[in-house]
Amino acid sequence: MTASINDVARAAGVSASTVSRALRGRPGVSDEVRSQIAAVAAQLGYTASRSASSLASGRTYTIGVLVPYVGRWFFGTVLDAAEKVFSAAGYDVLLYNLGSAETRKRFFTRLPVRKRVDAVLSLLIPDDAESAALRSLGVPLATTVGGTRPGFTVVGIDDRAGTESAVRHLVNLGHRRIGMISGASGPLHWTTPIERRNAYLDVLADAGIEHDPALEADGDYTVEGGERAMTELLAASRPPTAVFAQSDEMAMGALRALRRHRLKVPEDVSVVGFDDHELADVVGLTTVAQPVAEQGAEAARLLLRQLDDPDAAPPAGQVQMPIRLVLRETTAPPRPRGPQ
Amino acid sequence: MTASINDVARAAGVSASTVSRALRGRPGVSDEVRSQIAAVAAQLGYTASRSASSLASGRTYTIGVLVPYVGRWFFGTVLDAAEKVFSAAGYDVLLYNLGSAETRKRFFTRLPVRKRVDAVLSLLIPDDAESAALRSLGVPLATTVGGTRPGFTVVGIDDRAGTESAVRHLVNLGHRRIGMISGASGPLHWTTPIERRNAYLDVLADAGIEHDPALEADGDYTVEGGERAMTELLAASRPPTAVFAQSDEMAMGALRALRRHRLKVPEDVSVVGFDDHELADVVGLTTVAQPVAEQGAEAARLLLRQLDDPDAAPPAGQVQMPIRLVLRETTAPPRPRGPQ
DNA sequence: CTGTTAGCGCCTTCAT
DNA sequence: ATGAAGGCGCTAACAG
Repeated sequence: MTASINDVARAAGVSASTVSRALRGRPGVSDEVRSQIAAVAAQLGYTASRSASSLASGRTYTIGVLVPYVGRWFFGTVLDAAEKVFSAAGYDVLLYNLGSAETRKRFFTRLPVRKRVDAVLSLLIPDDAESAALRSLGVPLATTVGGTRPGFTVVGIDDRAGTESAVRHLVNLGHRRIGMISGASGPLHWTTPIERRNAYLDVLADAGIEHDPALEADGDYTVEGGERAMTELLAASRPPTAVFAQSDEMAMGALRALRRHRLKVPEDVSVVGFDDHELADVVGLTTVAQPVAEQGAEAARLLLRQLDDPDAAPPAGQVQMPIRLVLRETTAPPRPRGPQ
Repeated sequence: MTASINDVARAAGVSASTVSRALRGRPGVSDEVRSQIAAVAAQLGYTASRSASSLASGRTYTIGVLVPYVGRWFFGTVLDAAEKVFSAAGYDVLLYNLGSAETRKRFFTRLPVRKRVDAVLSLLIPDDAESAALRSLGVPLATTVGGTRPGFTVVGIDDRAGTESAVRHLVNLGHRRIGMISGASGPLHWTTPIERRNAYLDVLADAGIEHDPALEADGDYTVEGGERAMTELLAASRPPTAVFAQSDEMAMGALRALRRHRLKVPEDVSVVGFDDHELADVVGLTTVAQPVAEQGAEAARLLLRQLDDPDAAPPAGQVQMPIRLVLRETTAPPRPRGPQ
């Protein structure tokens, strides 16, 4: 079997407490003894059992991360960045993939992270009951999605401003029939689609453009959904000359639909996305860039800070990250139209 | 504080042992008492402490998953699928993002998973010393990348066959100057690029095409690398009329480079990728499809099987998953050439 | 600076 | 079918 703390203590001729103190860099051990213990431990290949030390100390040195879809670029990127920050600080990451309603429900009723994590980073937006469940864990909480909520440190972007810059860009190019592909079919507590929609409506109103409900379609935040949504929009009696997609993945789906319909981008239809997906540049997509990895890293850092100093108040409101419109090749003025 | 097993025992008027047995579905508890205990536990919001039960039983119900880059589509997708299988079986996933040499080294020297996991799924290829370190954990091991290695259950694809189908496709279209973008710059124990290269060379030889070293470039498995590599190939005295990229991400980089050089795909240059990335279809990329999520799920299942029945021998050799060439729009016969 | 004494919360014999 | 005792490996007071 693997060596225990007592094996090390015996081999080093000291007590287990001293080994514990020495190995964790706590004061109260002479340098000589400390280095001696370190040598013995290394030689025996000793690593403290996390279970045992968690049980005794109450600290787990692990962070629970809740994700809706690990395979999706946005979440994978946030997770990647957050994990790096956590592991650099000596914390392990327990991953929970809660994409399906069933998995999600089981997670929140059984709450397997109870007594298992020192903090939770949620990349999904908990509803009120779920938030309460998380708060009942009594550990620091953070999220990189959705709006402010009690008990959570939230890192995010200004969805309104991002959307406005995208839609304004289309308006400025001269478009009047501007469609939107949203991702509204998810759970209601997911406010991002709503904020983006409101911003879209506001810009249209501002520009004196009447809103046409036939120019909105749901793309479910997936490539396939985006393709379906674009196909729907094209079937309208007066199809849009430009489309704002609430995510790059949906925008790419839209591009595919347009190509299948033999429509040219941007000559026939302009497309703007949201996120600046790693492949947006490959397809030349104009989009609203947000610092995805940075949001994960920042949320992780804020959580660690609260762990280091439990008295420090978590940042109030939302920590806002910068966004910017990246102009590429999928947007242009509308085709000149005949007399109307 | 949260309820402990003794709180439940007291509230139910039984002993802690009985609560333990009842909640874990072990025999020796009358149905009546069992359901009574379940009710009390639910009412108290009791969940057993994982640390305590691991310590007492030696089982952790946790799987360690090692990943080089969570944000990369391939790994994110494998991880996503594996996590679903594990969590459905009641296991938690501890994620280790070992992209940098430094992180990786620290992981294998400190081995933080020791005494913390019941099994390990590695999505990176451990070298001999690293494999030995993992074996020393004394738990089942599996991987979805690289070749067969002692002590590991390996799920993968036939890289040779996949590459052959891609390169043969180009040969059959009439191409003679076929370039390759590889991902060879990684660590040496990463055999995939080598296998694919050998298969590429074999197909050329078979077709009586002389190999031109100027037609090979390293794309580092990234979009940017693929773009650089393609740019390099185009600078050759006699550039290729077709290119096989060892991954879709590099192929997409190549497409971007070609677009920047105002070359038409497939008219001027044909491109084939490898993976069938979720966005390959969006850009119309011809590619070798492999069941990525399925590989993660299958590896997870095989691990669980070994956990259920420790006596069962792990599958010998490699569990091979099917591949197939997906024809899309980036490949065509070469332009007819003048007399030569 | 170092050792001793108690648990942390649960599971596992062994009794009954 | 149930309860009592012991211990998993470590950390946290408390003594010296």
